[in-house]
Amino acid sequence: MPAPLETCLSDLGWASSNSGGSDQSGFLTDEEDCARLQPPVPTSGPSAPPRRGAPGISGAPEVPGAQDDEQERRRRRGRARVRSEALLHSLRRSRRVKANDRERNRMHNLNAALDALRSVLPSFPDDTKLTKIETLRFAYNYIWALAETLRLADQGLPGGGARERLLQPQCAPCLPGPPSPASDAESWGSATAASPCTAAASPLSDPSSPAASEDFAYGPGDPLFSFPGLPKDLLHTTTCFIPYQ
DNA sequence: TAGGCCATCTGGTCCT
DNA sequence: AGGACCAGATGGCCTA
Repeated sequence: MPAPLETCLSDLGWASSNSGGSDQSGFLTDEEDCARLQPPVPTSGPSAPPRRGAPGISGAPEVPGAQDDEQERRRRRGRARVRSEALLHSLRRSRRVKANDRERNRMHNLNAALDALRSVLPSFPDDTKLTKIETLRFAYNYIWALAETLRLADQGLPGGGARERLLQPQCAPCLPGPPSPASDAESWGSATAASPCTAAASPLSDPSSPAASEDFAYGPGDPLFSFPGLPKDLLHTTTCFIPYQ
């Protein structure tokens, strides 16, 4: 059972001078850290030979005055306080380092998940990597488009043939397509028309489409709009990954 | 050089 | 009580 640091220090004879706010209480218990608080071999601590007032070599009886005793006690308390404060600081530091390490690891896991998500999204040129926000937005829209494709396919193809068609990489030749000036709406349209594949129903035509949301960078007013949330310089790569007509 | 993106640190809060 | 999660701050790197 972990012992509170104050108890630890108290057991060691070191009263924590850090009366501390509640913000510090979270750092004050840890068995392992408490174990680190074994008192250092005192060089001038309670068991150390007294610097002053030691029995005289002459053997004369030493009777220290009350003032000397009080001063010595004050000095010892001061040294203990400095030591306990340093230990508290060290303890908080070590726990902060542990927390930083966990946080770093957590973020690495999050990034690994994002990489996994990127890997299942339609491919892009090798030297292109979607940013985090682009990955999330594109995945959102990609899922919407796939669901929409299934819905339309099921409407138009009794028997659920859409699923089989979706599973066939019939659109692979156009992924990714050659770079084209994304700023040219006409060339954009012609490129799409020339594609062996055609996109699913435009997200624009469906009020439930993510395209309808202003949260996405490329809205209905954008002539280049294809897949909302996708960077404009990557639009050409997503002209036709929806294998449904 | 400004702006975007990212990794990391940090302290607060919530959850188990 | 300790870990997970979160958001703000900060600094580095890169690009237009």
